[in-house]
Amino acid sequence: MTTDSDTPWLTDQEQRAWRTHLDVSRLLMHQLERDLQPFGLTNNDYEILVNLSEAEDRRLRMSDLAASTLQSKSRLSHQITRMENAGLVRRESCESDRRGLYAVLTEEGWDTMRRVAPHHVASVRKHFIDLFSAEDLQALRASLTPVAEHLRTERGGV
Amino acid sequence: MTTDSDTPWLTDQEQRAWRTHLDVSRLLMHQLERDLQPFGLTNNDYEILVNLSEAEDRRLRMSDLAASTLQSKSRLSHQITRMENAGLVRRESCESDRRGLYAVLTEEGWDTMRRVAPHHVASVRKHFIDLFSAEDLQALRASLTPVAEHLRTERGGV
DNA sequence: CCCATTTAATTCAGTATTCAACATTTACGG
DNA sequence: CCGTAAATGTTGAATACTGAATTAAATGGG
Repeated sequence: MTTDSDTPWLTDQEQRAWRTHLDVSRLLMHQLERDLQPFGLTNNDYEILVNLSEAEDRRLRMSDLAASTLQSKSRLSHQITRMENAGLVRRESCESDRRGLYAVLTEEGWDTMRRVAPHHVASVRKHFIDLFSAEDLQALRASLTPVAEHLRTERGGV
Repeated sequence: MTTDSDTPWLTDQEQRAWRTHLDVSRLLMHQLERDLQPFGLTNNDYEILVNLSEAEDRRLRMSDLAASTLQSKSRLSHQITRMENAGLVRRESCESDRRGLYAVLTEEGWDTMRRVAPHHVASVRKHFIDLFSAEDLQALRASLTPVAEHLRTERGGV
């Protein structure tokens, strides 16, 4: 891991930044979850719907879907099973690689997506986006991007 | 909820900022969790330890602990039960209000905290804090603070 | 004082997540 | 080619989370 002995403790500024980030993450997820509840969807459901509806033919390989939603394969498998039971997606086998499966958006899944998306966007605006100035949002993205990159390499590479 | 019909979709900039924030949140939590694993702690465990060790007499009422860690009472109750079994905390009844309970840090909990904290701080630095310039970190905190406040009122008030 | 409310915390049942074990198919080195 | 290794997904058991119902104690208006 890291050499601990000479790692300086967080300053007051750093402490505050860190805790604020933590709080925002958690509160935000909770709020979005609450706003999706009336539509019978969870954040996870919604994210799957987004990814599939943006994909070629509204379908993705399980692995790719797991990667792009940052979940384990196991978790995704359970998740897709639930959504399959709910009629939002279905599994389809893959010609070129007989180990593989596609998760495919059903008509119902697509309709659900189109119906819910505007509300979700409104929710994201209300609780996040619209609370920043354009400049702040730009700055936020700029400073967060290297962090995301760092974490992605940390994750795969090592 | 919100009037949906006239909510503009997210622009490209907004979209990117939003997704980057999401990715950072998730990847970061995963990474911190991984870094805590060798010590047999989860993020949730660690957060409880932090809160208790900073508190008067290293103890907090269940309600207060739930509030400051932003969890439901139910979840906290389970969490404390687990940590009690692990010997990190214990429950103590409250004199002034016989409905109430304190969660109290044990010696072992305190020792664990002192042992693990440096590593955790190193982890937070490595994967978050040290990836920003001082100015960016300050800007981050400044722009995130109103969001946290908004979400907190949204949560309790309504 | 008494009863209806509110507050503190837990419990229970249903659901979701994790982690390891497994089956199957593909890739590749010799 | 063969056989071992790697990749794709699923499953099952253990663990954790959620939301509603429950117990118990405090509060407060009439």
